[in-house]
Amino acid sequence: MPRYDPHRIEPKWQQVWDDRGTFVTPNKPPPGTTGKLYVLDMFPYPSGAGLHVGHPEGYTATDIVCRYARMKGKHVLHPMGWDAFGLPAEQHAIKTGTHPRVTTDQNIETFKRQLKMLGFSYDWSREFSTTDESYYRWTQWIFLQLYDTWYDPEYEWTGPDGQRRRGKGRPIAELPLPPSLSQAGTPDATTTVAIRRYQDAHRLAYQTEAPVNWCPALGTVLANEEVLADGTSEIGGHPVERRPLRQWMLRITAYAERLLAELDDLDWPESIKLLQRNWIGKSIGAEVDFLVDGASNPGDSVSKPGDSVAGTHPDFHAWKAHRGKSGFPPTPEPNVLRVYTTRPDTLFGATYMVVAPEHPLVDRIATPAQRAAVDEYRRKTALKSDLDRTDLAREKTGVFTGAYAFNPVNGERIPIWIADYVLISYGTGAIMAVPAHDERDLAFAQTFHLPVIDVVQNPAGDNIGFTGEGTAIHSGSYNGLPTAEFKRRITADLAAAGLGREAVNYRLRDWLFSRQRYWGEPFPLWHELDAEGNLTGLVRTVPESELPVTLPEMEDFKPKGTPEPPLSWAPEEWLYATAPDGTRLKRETNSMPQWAGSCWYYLRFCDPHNCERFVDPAVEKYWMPVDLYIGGAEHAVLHLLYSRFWHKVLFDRGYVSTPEPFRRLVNQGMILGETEFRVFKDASTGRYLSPEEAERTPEGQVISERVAETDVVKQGEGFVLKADPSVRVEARAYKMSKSRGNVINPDDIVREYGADALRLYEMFMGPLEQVKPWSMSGVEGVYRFLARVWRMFVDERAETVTLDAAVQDVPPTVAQQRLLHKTIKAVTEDIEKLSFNTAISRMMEFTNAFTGYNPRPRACLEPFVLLLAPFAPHIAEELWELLGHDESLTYASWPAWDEQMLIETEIEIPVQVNGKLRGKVRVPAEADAARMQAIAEAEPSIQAHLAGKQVIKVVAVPGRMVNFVVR
RNA sequence: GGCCGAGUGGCGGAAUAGGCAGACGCACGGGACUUAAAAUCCUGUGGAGGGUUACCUCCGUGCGGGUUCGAGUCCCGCCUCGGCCACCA
Repeated sequence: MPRYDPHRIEPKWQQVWDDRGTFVTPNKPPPGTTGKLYVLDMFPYPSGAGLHVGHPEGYTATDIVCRYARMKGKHVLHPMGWDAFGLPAEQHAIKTGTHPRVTTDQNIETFKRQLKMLGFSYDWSREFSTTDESYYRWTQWIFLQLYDTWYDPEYEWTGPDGQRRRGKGRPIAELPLPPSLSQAGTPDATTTVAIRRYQDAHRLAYQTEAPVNWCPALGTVLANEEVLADGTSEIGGHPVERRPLRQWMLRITAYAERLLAELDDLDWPESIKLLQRNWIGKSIGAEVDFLVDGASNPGDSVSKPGDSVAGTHPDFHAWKAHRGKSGFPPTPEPNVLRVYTTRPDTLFGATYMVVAPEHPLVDRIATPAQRAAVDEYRRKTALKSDLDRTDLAREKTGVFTGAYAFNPVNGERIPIWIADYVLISYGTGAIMAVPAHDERDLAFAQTFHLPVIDVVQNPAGDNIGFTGEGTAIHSGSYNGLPTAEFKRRITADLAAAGLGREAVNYRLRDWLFSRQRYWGEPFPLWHELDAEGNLTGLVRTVPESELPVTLPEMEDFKPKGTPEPPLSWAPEEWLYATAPDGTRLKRETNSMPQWAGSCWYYLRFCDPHNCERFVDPAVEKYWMPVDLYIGGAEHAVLHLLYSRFWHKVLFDRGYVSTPEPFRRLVNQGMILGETEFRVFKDASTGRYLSPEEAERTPEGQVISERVAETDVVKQGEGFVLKADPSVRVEARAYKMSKSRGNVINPDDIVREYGADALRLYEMFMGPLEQVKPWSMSGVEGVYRFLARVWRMFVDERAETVTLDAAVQDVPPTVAQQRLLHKTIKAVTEDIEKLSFNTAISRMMEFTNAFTGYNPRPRACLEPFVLLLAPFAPHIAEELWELLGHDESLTYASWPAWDEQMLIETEIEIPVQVNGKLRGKVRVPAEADAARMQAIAEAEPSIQAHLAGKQVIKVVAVPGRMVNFVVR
């Protein structure tokens, strides 16, 4: 009895594809192909848990596109690999004592087996892991390129894509030196060091001693992107504190403008572009300088608080006059406080100033009377973790420094405070506070009873607390100007007076690129040591010929609770060396973050076995950019921003041919667990609770019980028990999680229904990009469909697998032809739109119709098998073979549809009276408006509705509908 | 709090470009086959009301308005849910 048996068919074809190398892709386009298509999945981190059902969602989508494209004659690159460095493997290793390399290899094996089981058409000959020495050798090499590059924002050039650009990453050797360093002849030793330090300060990869996000539980520092808003780590949710440490940073901020501007032309979801735009956070405003009163001589202000000095103070006048001549300096004088504002139009409303507690000016300006309070506040802030800072429920805190500054527009003398709501890392680390038109300033002013002056007229409502645009008031000669105009005018006026200038700021910070981990790429760097064995701050790169710097074999890589990286207790011979010039060297013992490997893997897939280069230029030019990239939205600002940054540096340095790596991006939606129906009871009384009551009742007091879907019935907005309609039932789908016990394992699905059914179901669930709950009976539904397809071809009563007698070489009927061509057209267009759920429903309709025919013309069934192939490749290959083909259908031609076949001679159209459907009539397809109206009027049921009424208008859209407007 | 997205049967979801709301699948009901079950096949299924049978009427795409001959689709104002970011001056 040859029933549909995926467990016989699927391994058979997977073996065939493997043996014949069906999906091995040469870098040269084979004859007959029409252009390349690079389709990429976000390669997985091979965790110990194995594949979950979220992986095959995106992977099936790309696989369908690839299989379709091959049949359309495209030369398709579809690779897979492993993003295998990272914390989980290392933590597992620490727990179990197994080397991370061992667990990583095991996990990769599991993942690979699972992916192969699903029949994806990857070119496995291109497989690699980011942990392979032959791969991370080039990750290190790219780091060296970053290290060798500085960003010249003024440089104008034409890229390999022919576009004129401004701003370029250039070799550090081309960095112009300041006059003091660019002396003629061979520089002396001191100058050489000075030059090196000058260059180091401009490189895209640089060291800094800065407060970083230190996570004691994970034993590492984290990038800003890896710390959640509540101050805990993205991985594990551990507390994170601020701590100064020497770290490697990547100057991604240099590329902020290009990362922002070049988003525009990408075929990415607008939501993801917006996320990146917000993350980069460009704002345009002005820098404005405020002279500090008496700052040159703290505690001895030339004027006293409360003095009426507006516009008359001698120091202020002298300074202003000086600025009028000398202009706005790149860095302000020591007694000047520079602020950044996006609302220079509110300058007249500035009633106080706030500097970040870490601001260097604080020491100069704090008065003796306020000194103790200021120091105490600074000490407390420094100790505060981000968690504490945000957990304070936004209660504003701060301390008066005792100092005052003059508002440059009106000479008004205003107090300077310190407060932690001003961040040292943004803008100038200081603000002018305009409480009337800024929420945060208002909250602060109210807490500390500072004056509030409104300077913007709200066109609709109160001025105080109004942060929108309006008309200027209380602003001297600027009164009456609309906000936008005011901004332009005052920015220009300040610039002319040497008191301010237009300024752009970005929320984006430089990327903290070092981690205190064992299981990551070592930096290809040596530190120079001085005679005492201390770091000098100068580094040397490992020569390209000596790459890779491999991880040393170590037994113990457990963090010691200090920021000392595990590599710092690596074997001596790994750790130390002496340079040919006699300098003692110590390795950089930090390692790279997990993002490093995923920043460029798509380039390596083009040319994975190249030992000479990270990618061959001609091969890169052929395959890049990635035409379609599918993965989860969780990488919207991390991986996708970092890769774009690296790619642009490589582009600037001439190593890649495109400015952007990923032309089209699609995010798959998360798959939730099955919808759960629950009733709640009070633990002590046993009384039923409504879902809302259960929500309010404390944890241990509620018993929740799952009930079957069939025991539940809809009532009003919600659900109730069938047996007892007074009991309300909660219906909800949750994220899959081990603790909830609702995880679906792909292995189980394949074991029961086969890979084709799993693939088909995941595509049939709904739109790719949407969040959707799993449904076990939905899987059975598509399995039944596949079995129906099977029986459309195969005689199940025969002894062996043979074609059903109904499958015959007979000419199809007109109706059969039409359905076939409609199906071809719909499926083709749906694949192009990635609308796989509707493509599948079209194939179901075809099957429903054709199983009812006898005979079933082979001329219709053969193309159908090809349509099905991208979705359910195993059963399609099996049926293709059964139909007498020796070759795999992988490279068979995709069926074409004939528009002539779709034309109907007669169509049914709706007839409306006053917009309400009152009947349907059949009309010739080519009937014009008048003819359609005539046929509709002749229809008895329509006549009944028109009887006794006056027709005042008739709308007839040919091929669509007729509507009578009557009175 | 800000931004983005989404609300359509019991459920997942369809519906070019404003033109027959609910394709396809699930679940459920009825029937056939069977000793029986499974499997399969046929068939019904948005709600309410009416009718003698193949039928008719009204209501219906989160809520309230608007534009239009005609609105799930466009506009205005709300509500709810989901996601992301949250002191960025």
